[in-house]
Amino acid sequence: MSNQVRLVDIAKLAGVSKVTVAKVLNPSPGNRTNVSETTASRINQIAAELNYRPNLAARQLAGGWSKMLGILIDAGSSPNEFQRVSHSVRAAEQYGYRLTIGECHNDLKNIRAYLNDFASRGVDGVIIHANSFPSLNADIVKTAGQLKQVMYYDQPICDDGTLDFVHVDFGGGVRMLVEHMHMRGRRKIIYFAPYPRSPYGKFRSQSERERGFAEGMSACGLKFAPDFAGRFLYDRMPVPTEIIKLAMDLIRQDKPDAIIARNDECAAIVLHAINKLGMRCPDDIAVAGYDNLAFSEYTIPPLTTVDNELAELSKLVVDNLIAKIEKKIPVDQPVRIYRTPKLIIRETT
Amino acid sequence: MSNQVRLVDIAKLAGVSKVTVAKVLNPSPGNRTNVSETTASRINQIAAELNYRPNLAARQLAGGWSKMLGILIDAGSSPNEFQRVSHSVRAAEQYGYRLTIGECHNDLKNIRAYLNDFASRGVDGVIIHANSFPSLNADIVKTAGQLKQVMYYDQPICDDGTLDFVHVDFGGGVRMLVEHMHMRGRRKIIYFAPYPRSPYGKFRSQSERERGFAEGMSACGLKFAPDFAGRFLYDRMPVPTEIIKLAMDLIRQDKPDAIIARNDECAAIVLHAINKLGMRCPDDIAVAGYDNLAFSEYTIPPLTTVDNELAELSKLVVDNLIAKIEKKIPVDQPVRIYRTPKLIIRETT
DNA sequence: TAATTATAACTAAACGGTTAGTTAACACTA
DNA sequence: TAGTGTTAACTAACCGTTTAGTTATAATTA
Repeated sequence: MSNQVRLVDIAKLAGVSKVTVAKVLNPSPGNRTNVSETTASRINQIAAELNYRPNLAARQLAGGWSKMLGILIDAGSSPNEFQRVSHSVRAAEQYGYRLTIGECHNDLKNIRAYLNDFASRGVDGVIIHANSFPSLNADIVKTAGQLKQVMYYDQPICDDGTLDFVHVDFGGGVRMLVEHMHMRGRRKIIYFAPYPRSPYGKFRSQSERERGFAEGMSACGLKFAPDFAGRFLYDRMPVPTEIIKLAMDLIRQDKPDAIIARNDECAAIVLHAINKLGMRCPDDIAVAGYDNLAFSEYTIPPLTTVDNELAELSKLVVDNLIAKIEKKIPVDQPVRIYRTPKLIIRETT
Repeated sequence: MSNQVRLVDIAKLAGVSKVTVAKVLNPSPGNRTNVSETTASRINQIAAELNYRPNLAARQLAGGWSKMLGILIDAGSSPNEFQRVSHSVRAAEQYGYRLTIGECHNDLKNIRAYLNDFASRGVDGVIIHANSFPSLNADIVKTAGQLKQVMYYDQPICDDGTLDFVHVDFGGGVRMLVEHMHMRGRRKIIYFAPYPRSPYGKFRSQSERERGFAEGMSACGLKFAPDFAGRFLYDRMPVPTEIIKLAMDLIRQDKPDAIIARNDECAAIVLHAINKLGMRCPDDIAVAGYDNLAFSEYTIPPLTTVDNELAELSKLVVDNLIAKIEKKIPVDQPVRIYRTPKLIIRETT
């Protein structure tokens, strides 16, 4: 409602000045000093009776903090982008912070617009899903730098050593899959990743996964097609029917005994292709995905995959961001966290 | 940064008062009157040079509006809860509004806390995912009513005719599935919905789907087990392995030629069960889901389902909410929109 | 030419908090 | 008893906008 209860209203009823009321009702630490117990409880009671709600705009204007974080994402970049948001919301909630979403379709103009909006709104900090933006360049990072505090969710490609981030080791995840396949006796392992070619270059997670595959293969003493990295690059995101065909061709030509797909969706399509060719998984070909999406448990057969453990990851992001905002950790010292994902073994391998 | 450019800074450089600057830079309609073209362009130029960003907290405090919407959800209630959020964010963006998320795990205390927080933050309006909250009662709705403008995403159970909502016809969706099965020659159709029993009663979508099934069956002149509605109620959300077993038992006992599952996840599990029993879909049993989740295209075989068309639905929600906020439609006249979902026919039927 | 209207600016007062600096009363110490 | 410290309050100024009301000048009308 418009006729809100204000500090002065309570002050009048309690017979004190509004500053005294503010001291009691303001949660900021160490501010409750110098108010007598009796006055404080009287004020608290009146505030509860009137259902007082602080006007956060006023508080922000005077105090300079908003208890609000901005989060910059690209929903189209990954099916679990919102998992990250959801977990971040919950983590922030613990500290009394809220999140506002910027959804920017990987468009530079939108990214800038949202960063400006975040600044206008006076958010205390910003989370940027770095991996969603191959277009993220030094220029954007500088714009972002004008904000009070920025935390990158995954290490940005243009990191110069000064940025704060929490990164999940995509490469290590794929490497674990390769080693797992090797232990299961597979030798002709193929990495299947029909990516769109971005005008801005590869996604970081993309090149890291390829590197992880290469490392895993050579660690196991296996060979891999040297051109695998550029093999399936498309000018746009290929549609499922195209991917099915691609997968079928691949299986017929290369006759692999194991396929590691770029992600679970892709793996589901590979399962499809195997099925269509009258072959069986894992008997003829083992398959693995990446991401541990909700449906991966229900594929036929249930999919072996890698879980980034987004709940824990998001919590690290938010915890560290808020710690910096509230100066509980040194502000000038960059946060650089690498985290290992988890292998989920099911029935496709 | 803390040393922001302010209206007065621009005013000083332009040699005018800050009010004149505000008139030029404030986007509110009809406010640009009475400023000469030359002055306006000079101000605009200076503002651009200094990279002026309005302080929205100050604007909100003085102006009474925030260009911010709150959205109250329960991420656990549905795998596509965040689809709704994502589409709402995009729709709101068109009008220059932002969203802040309240994720409240269907807990009354959290719901109240978030509604209070929204009020404190002075959001211009609130979207409540009514279907996520079977616990949504008149009391909560009243609390919500203290907010400026509230739009329910799906009709709340406790609607008394005065609430604003945009509702998708779940019942009609299931009915379409029944009729589709009937046209395909199926006669022993079963509705498979292992729901958790909520202490607050059924989800609205749940009872509506059951009603839709019943209507569809009788419209086709088919019989259905009269106890179907209460047949699979659990004390908690059953885990996938339990559902597989349940589905296998069901198929063995009732020998249906078609199963309509409560949603796509459930349908994927039914496909699993059919597979395990050595039967084939759709040859032996046709299967359908509901929701058209991303993976439903990749199940084996691809799943027939119903699509709520969340993009369009979300747009209706946001469009109408903002129209009310900006008084472009009568404020005292409730918005009550029902929308029909879309049948997606694939290869399981 | 005097009166009226329109234009383009201005000043002052909110909006609801926070922060810094001040004061009165009282208790303790030297 | 004068000086010092502590407690619990207060007053004044400020945060960056918006809104309402006012004024000086120029253009139009009678």
